[in-house]
Amino acid sequence: MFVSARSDYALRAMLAVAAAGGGGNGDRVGELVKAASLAEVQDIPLSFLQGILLDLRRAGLLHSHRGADGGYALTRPPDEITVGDVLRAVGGSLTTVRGLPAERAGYHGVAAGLTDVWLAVHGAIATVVDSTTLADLLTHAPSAVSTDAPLA
Amino acid sequence: MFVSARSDYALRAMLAVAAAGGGGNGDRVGELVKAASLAEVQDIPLSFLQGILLDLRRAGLLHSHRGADGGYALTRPPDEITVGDVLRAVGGSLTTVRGLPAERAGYHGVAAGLTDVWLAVHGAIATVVDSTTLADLLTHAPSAVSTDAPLA
DNA sequence: CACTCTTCCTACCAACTAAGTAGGAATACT
DNA sequence: AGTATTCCTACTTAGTTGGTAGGAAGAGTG
Repeated sequence: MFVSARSDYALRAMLAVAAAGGGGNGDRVGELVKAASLAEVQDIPLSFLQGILLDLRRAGLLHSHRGADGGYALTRPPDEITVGDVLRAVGGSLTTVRGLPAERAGYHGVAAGLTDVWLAVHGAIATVVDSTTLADLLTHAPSAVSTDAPLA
Repeated sequence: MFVSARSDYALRAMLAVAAAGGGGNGDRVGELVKAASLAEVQDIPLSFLQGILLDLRRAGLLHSHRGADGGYALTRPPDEITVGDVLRAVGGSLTTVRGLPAERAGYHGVAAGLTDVWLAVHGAIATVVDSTTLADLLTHAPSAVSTDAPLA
């Protein structure tokens, strides 16, 4: 899996919003957090971060408010936002083969079986990222999934 | 997971070698297969493929022979070569975060928990690709792993 | 209204990587 | 000697990533 700086920053920003703003508990949005403060606390270039926050807002994960006392807040409580939600908001599909979604890689001949491998990988990734919420990460107990599989 | 054209071509080439050459059964290498024939049967640009075959040889997955009647053969039987072996031979680490291996992404503050997520994802990917061999793919029975997980 | 603050949005730049090409040197067989 | 094939390096081209700049639009305050 290739995690781009953009995806990484997006997750860190979302976590920082959740932590600083208290999160949107119930149907209220939490405290508004400014982009500048997110950039500082997580060491992300401000102008780059602004573009990322825009993506997150357009994906419906963040609520924003302009002007003095403006800022960002979560649209849902942290335990209803998964890592997968954030990744897909900024990065598109989780799995790509030669730039295309896994399911239409278009193999022929002896390579036909590869499609199933990519789908299995995709499923494995999705299981992890879709079962981990921002709340899980904030409470430092993200290990609902095992981490003791063989490494490369 | 991002599967580059290079990784994809490498897998298809290995499968074609295994299928055409019969594979290195026991300690013998199989029939030698020419790069040009691999390029044709799997529709891969020849000169690009040559660089990939070189990587595979240097990784110890292929045996090569020059001159007339030269070509490539597997160094091990197809059921002892996994998809993960091939991917790592041409693509380096399976999981990277901002260009670095997952285990040293270097988070601080509220983002600390992310490392565990990446390690879990890495483990999940590794489980799939390391348990699928070339032989599995050739017999069209690669489904030792489930493919019914949610998609993106 | 004037002013300030902050998000919003577009365009742009530099560096890197991926994908593919070209051409020749080394090696092996006939 | 000649031919076929791998081997290896350098190059080109195009796209992406990471990051910057500069303002326009909105929201509050005196």
